[in-house]
Amino acid sequence: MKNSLISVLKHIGLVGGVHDFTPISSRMLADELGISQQSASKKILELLEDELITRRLGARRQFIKITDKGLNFLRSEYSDYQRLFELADYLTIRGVVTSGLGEGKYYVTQKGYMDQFMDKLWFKPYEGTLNIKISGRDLNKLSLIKNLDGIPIDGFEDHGRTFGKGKCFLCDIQGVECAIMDPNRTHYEKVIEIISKHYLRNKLKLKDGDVVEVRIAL
Amino acid sequence: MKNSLISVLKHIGLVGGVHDFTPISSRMLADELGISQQSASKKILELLEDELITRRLGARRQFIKITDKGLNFLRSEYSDYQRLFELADYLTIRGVVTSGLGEGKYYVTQKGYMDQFMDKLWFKPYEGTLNIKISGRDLNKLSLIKNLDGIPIDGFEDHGRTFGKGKCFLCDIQGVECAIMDPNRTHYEKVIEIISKHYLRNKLKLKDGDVVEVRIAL
DNA sequence: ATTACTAATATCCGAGTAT
DNA sequence: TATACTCGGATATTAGTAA
Repeated sequence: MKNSLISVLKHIGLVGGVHDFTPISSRMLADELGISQQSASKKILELLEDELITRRLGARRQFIKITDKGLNFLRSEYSDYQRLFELADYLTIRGVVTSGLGEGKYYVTQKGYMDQFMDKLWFKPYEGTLNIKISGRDLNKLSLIKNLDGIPIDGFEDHGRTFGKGKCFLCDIQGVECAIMDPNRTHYEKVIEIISKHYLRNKLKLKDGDVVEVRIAL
Repeated sequence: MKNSLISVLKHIGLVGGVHDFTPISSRMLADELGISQQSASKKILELLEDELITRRLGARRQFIKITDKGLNFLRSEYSDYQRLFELADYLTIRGVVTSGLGEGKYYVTQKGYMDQFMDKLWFKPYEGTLNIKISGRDLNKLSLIKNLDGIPIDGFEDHGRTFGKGKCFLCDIQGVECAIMDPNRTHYEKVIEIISKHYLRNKLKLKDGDVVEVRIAL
């Protein structure tokens, strides 16, 4: 299907051709698209040829209607854009649920962090983290996260022990609100740690090896 | 903006260019779009020229990212499709509020009709109709309505007077539920009569001459 | 491997015009 | 008025290469 025909078909749809035979003269179409009457006429013939529109040709004017084939074509274009903006507005990382070493739990439960979570994320995390191991293509998205700003979590000292700074991203797993806690320590980590006010393994019935999608709002 | 560039830009978005610099070679792009490597290279240069993408050119490969301008462009395309499918799934008729002759009120308040409205539309109409005059391109949509089935309203007799059958369409005006009452009498009428449980002129602060959109679910 | 130039070719567009 | 044909100039695409 020729590229220039897509926009003509879209235009016909926008002026009413999705429903019913709509009066569309080649002159009108030409003016609206900024092309010549001759070219508009040609485009209409091409669309007819491809069976993307049908037409009732009267003495004075023609009536055009988009066919099911044409509408399907437009729907597939539409779904491309839906996918694209799902990509643009959210970042979805797929990974596998794994068991950590309890390290996450140790950090998350530190008062110095906990207070910041409540303050900045507006929820009190369950005292543990869900570890998700990322692999393959999604590793690129992980490195993308490393470069995004997110919600900064400050480092602090407690009883002479130093706790490093990090950052968080609000996200959801299967619609359940949560956040990625990304410590600044390493850039080569292939595991992300999720905190949530829920115990996610119970709430979402997750066990090691399950594949989950983490969707981050940008 | 050239037509063929739109689909190239969309494609770049779909393979990751919405977020970040993504490796896209002219060869890869060419194969995916079914054009020659040379043309793909040219398209990339044109997109750069129009500032719809930016690029980091490495020794072995280039990384491409869609600019804000490019993203805005794609968003406007997206909104065209949203409008189009809003049109496909709903029928929106625009018209001007006018004063009737009180005829609508006379009919609507007949018990023979009133009972059917409550039974079939699930609301008890306010005792009057809102008249909306249709003109221009929207007249075609009106004739479309004449051909749709809708919710049938039976005719009846009362005190020797005959009341004709008609049909209704559930719709909304600015989100307020209402229905179009279409009497079967004439096909050349340019006014539609709206019934609603509310007195719409008050509820929506309408006066004669105001333009309103009536949205019918198909 | 890349990207992208030049030159040849294919396609598109619109003025003039027929119907 | 319409739609739509022909045909020459404009534009787009690609093959052959260079860098």
